[in-house]
Amino acid sequence: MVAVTLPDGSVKAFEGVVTPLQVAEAIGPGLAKAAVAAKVNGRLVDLTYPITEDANVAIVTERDPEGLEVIRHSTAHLLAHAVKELYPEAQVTIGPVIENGFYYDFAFPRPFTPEDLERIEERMKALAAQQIPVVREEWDRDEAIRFFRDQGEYYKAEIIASIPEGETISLYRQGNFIDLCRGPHVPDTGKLKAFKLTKVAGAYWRGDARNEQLQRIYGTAWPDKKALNAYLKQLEEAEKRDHRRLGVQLDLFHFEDVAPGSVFWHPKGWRIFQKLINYMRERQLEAGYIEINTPDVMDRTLWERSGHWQNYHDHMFVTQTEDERVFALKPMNCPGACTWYKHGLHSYRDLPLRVAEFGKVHRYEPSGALHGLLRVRHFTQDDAHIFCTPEQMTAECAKVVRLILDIYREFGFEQVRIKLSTRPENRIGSDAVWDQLEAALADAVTGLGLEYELFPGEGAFYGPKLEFVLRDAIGRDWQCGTLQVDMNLPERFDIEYVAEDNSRRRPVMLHRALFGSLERFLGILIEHHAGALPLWLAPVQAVVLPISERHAEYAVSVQKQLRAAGLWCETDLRNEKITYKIREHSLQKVPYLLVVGDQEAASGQVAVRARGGVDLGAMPVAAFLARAQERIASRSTEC
RNA sequence: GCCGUUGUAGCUCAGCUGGUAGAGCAACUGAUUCGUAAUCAGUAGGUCGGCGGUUCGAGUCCGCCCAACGGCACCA
Repeated sequence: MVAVTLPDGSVKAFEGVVTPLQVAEAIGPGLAKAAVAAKVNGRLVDLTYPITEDANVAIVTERDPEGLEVIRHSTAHLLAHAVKELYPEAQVTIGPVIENGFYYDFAFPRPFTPEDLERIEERMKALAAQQIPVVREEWDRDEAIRFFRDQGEYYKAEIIASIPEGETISLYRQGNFIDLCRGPHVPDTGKLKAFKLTKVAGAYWRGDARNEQLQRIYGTAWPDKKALNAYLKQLEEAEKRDHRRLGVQLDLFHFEDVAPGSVFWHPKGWRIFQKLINYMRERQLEAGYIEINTPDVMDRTLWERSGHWQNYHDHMFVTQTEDERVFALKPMNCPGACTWYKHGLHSYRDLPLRVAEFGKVHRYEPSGALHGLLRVRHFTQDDAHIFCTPEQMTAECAKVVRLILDIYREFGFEQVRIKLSTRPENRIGSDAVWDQLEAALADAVTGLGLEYELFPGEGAFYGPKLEFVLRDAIGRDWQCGTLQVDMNLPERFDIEYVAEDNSRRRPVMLHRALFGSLERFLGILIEHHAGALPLWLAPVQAVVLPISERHAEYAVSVQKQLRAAGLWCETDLRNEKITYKIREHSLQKVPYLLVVGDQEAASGQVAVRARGGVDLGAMPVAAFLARAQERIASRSTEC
């Protein structure tokens, strides 16, 4: 007798050994059909897992998040199965589940083409239709290694060899395909009903660029066709808000072959850019910062002193002048800030010294890394360096974190991932100091009731860091803000302050950026709002549209009034129908369209059409202005 | 940097197996003077990403380079 306790607390008794599938069947045929795996005493197992004694059992269906993972994992196996049938010389490696799908890496003498992908997908569908049972087998470790070696599957053999002694080696067999896997898997391939291969890419074996490159095939998988289509639709929608596409459509910026990774800002894009700077400048002044500006091009000796010449040379733009001096374009602002600090004498009374700089930095990023505004070679940081005493550090960190999150909130980013990167293997400074610095950063986050993700060993050699991560339209994460503690530069530049007892002491130096890169932040903003920026950020806030030529004069007078009041307003005096103008400026996502005809001209009014086709009716110019100004002042997202 | 894909007019794209480039939108000109998402007609516009090669002949085939796109690696 085996007593099975179900999630609702009810107990079912079975004669002898029972499987989760039998349990599901005992509950109902619908559940048995939807089942893909099960949880026995909290452990995820196959539906064929033998339950030999009393246990808590939960059936996992395709609707459960864990069930979906099983489906995706099994689909990865199906992919490998199809590839091995079509291209027996391909070697299998690994095939994990990722967000929205899976991938599988193969060693194959040539790259897979898009045509190969179609063939593979067809074969996968055929294999799924055959409803091939997926069976778990437990193997002896050495036997498994020998088995895969004999099959010419050297990568697989290597993976098994790296599994610690004593762990069970489980293989899954479906038809003539057999693969190492922890499982669990769906009971048969017929459960895999909605999948699509999406892309091929090169990927390095074990993620190391020094290793050989494998062929990675990506796919997505869902419980049913409907969910798959919904996902594909969502991808399409995300593409529409891609900032690179909107940047061109809204005439904000563009790129040129002559300057890969560097932005040509158009007037409208540049206005937004300036608004961001103005905003940040205001917030920083409020928060007790001062602002400096240091040179873009500085002598090699400075970079040798900072260590960049030795450690960052590959990423630096270097230039030589007629007099044979070697200069470098700054990749970071900190050496400039240190040089500024060192220029005068600083008292402990002056600390903390919060020194901001909107620094343009140049970094020679690898060509394959470039990505619109989100990864460029030439960008502007809202950088600042805080020089303080060790005692002040914790409080300063907390202030920075609070400021960052407050500002993100004001831009509509409520959910921000925070990463804490701690001491790497190669580092300077004692463990005691690292303890203190890491604690200061961690406390700054937890003190605000927030959580962080820990990335052990990912910190810089000179200190730990916090990173603030926002997500783009198609789910890619981008680091924006950062807060780093630096034990290196104060030393290298030998900077100091005069303490109370007249001794010279070394200040702590914090690096921080809130937007991070203005280019990147603006790119994310564009995607976040799908190009329809809130009124206060919109590069064109209103356009006056005269119905016909005889209203042009009045339209211009309205524009002048609004401009004088600080609103960026334009007129469209072209000889076009009003519907045409409305369409065009709607597509440009202008917050307010002000239609003026005989009635408005006669009464000193404007007929206001707010973004999204909302008709606010006719109102006096002053009333419209008051409305707009109120929304600008409150940084409202509504028009 | 590595793997793959792509590169034709300002934009979006067509151009079969090699025979000397085409559409829509935009622009310009003219007509229309219009009340909330595209008025009509006409005109002009391209060294087909760059360089080299094969060929009687290359947008089309081959090689190298550049850039973009999707990944990987990178992002002290």
